[in-house]
Amino acid sequence: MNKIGVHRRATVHDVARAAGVSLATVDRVLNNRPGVRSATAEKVEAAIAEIGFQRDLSASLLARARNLALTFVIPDGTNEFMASLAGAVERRASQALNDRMQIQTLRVQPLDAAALARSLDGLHPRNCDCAVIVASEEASVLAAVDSATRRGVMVMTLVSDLPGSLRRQFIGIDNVAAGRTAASLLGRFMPQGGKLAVIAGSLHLRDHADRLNGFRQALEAEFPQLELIGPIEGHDERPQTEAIVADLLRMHPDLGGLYNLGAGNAGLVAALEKSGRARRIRVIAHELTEPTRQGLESGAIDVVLDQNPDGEIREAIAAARGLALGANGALVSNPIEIGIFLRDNLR
Amino acid sequence: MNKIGVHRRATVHDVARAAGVSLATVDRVLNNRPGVRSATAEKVEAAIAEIGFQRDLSASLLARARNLALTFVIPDGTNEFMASLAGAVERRASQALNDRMQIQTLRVQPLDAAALARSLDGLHPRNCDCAVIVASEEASVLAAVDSATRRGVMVMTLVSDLPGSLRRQFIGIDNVAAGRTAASLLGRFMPQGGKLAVIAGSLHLRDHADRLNGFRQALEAEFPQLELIGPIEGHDERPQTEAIVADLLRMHPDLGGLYNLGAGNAGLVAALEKSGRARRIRVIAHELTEPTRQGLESGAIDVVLDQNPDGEIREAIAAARGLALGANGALVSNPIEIGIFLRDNLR
DNA sequence: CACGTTGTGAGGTACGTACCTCATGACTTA
DNA sequence: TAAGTCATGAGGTACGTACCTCACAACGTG
Repeated sequence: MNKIGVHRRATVHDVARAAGVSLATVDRVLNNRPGVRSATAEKVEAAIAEIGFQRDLSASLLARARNLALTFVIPDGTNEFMASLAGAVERRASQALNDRMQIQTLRVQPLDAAALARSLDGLHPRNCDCAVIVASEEASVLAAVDSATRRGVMVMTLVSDLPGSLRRQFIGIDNVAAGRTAASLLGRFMPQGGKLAVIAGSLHLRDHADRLNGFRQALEAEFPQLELIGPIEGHDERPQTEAIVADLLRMHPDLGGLYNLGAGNAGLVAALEKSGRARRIRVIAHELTEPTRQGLESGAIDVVLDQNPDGEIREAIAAARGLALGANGALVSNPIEIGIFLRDNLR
Repeated sequence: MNKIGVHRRATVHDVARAAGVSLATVDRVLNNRPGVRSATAEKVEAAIAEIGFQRDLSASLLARARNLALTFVIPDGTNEFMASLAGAVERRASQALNDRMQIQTLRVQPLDAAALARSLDGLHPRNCDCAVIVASEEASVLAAVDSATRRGVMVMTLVSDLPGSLRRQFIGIDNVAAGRTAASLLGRFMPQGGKLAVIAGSLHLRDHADRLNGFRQALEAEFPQLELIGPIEGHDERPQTEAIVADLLRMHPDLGGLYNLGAGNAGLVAALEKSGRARRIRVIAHELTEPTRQGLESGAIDVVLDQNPDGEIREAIAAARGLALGANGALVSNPIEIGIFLRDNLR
């Protein structure tokens, strides 16, 4: 029987004593208020590092009579996955309040970089400590992220990343790996070779671009016998996706596989069923939502790759707490797993 | 752009005002100290319910100058899954300290009900608010759980449940569903029928018993052509499991499938490889650990059903916080998902 | 040398809850 | 009716941090 114990946490008083300064000075350093010589500040920093002081977030929030304010910015519209993300936020919001976290959701026009940038511009550090956005990779969004960061609103990206920006953290699956997995499965599904079409929502979305890259890489490396058609952009909408799939089926009577790495899956399933060729074409889609679930059950879709929205929201909230604790990055967060669903293991 | 906001939380002062009593009385009710007439207590309870007061856990712990003390009791020994559970606890422990949660781990002799009961008996409310145990279904454990609960140590079960006890919560997968999934897969793997053997660790473990029930149900309902051998208990040990599998292979030259619903998978793989019949028998095992991972990669194991240990520990800690908030049960906790791993989607 | 500026210390109050003491009034019981 | 018990109120201190005011000393500048 082996016991692993712990000890008392260091407080600001301990820091003051260790640094040989007063409590007020420690406070000034911690909350970067003016009036401290840089030599003194360094002494304090050293003491903090030495005794391993970490600010008590709850006491800090209590003293400020203030909650941590988190704003989720999530695309609006018909995209079912985004709706389930928003639902997951909603579900977590009340219990997060118990930990002094106040959560707000903004819904914005999907695939509208200007609208997303405007939402970010509207956030001020008084009302919002941290914004969590589903990013699209455009200059205006990048500028808005960096501007928000500079005025004191931390930004995290969710589902789709924005590398090169000042975003503090990305929460989501490894989309390159997801694309590779799709290729690996479709390749095995089509051992005799054939034509394979890819549909994306928008290649301005980093997650879609990453999936496409992973898909292409794995296909070229492992299944050179497959002929790739596309990618074609369906803008994550049902009607456009349906039209694209219908066109594909008409133009390629010998189409053997289909990978929709974006949304609009209701259209995908509808076009397949109308063509009468459902179940004769191997199909992989993303996100376990109502349309993909029905597709799995009817057999129109073979495999669904899923990122767990509840898990993502949970990690996003945990990461925001972690970020609030220290400006010093170095955040460990469990990566979100890629769920693989067939008809037989629907949850 | 749609906004979902929140409001100020109610405090003890609000409760006092609403109930028309003093702060002291509210405090007596909240912390069930003596000296309150039941009529008055009811007035306070009513006020709490009406204004939706919820005690501020952080402030409460701060005032007590005390952390929430959590004790995990996890089987020791060679079981790799239990080791990874303990590892997950270890990883969470430091970051949990930021939320005033102090986590301790006890390792006990596996499959030793008396040792588990003794560990529980050694926990006192001063040192431990909540114990999280991997239960085995025996009278002495049940008695120890109920006794701990009665003296003020909440108990939660992890991985393997103990229904009928005063345990406050179970954290784990739906093991009946896991067993059904195994049967559904094996049945599809053996369309021509044949012999199918089942190995368990111990049927005193509720999770093992549940898996067996689910497995049998699904098999009888969907695949009556399969002949079931066992279950045979391998006590989750490598040597015993290896011997059992070797015996099974010798006695049944026509064995078509194998389901190990317990641990000891290193023995399972070793026996299969030695027999030269690996890859000709469809095999399903539990928990993604080093031996099962190797089994998947070599092809000796076809499918691994997995419960995510990190996810389970995270949920256990979250549930403990939730329980500490209110004696009034009604706890929502996300169910742990059953992960399905083949060689192609190893993480 | 009087003056302002700057760095630092001392100490207080507040946040929401826990826990303590003391006072007071109502009611019981002999 | 005096003594005792019980229910309740009033008010304080503490937890760790934030944020405020005031005091004071060191320093330069004119």
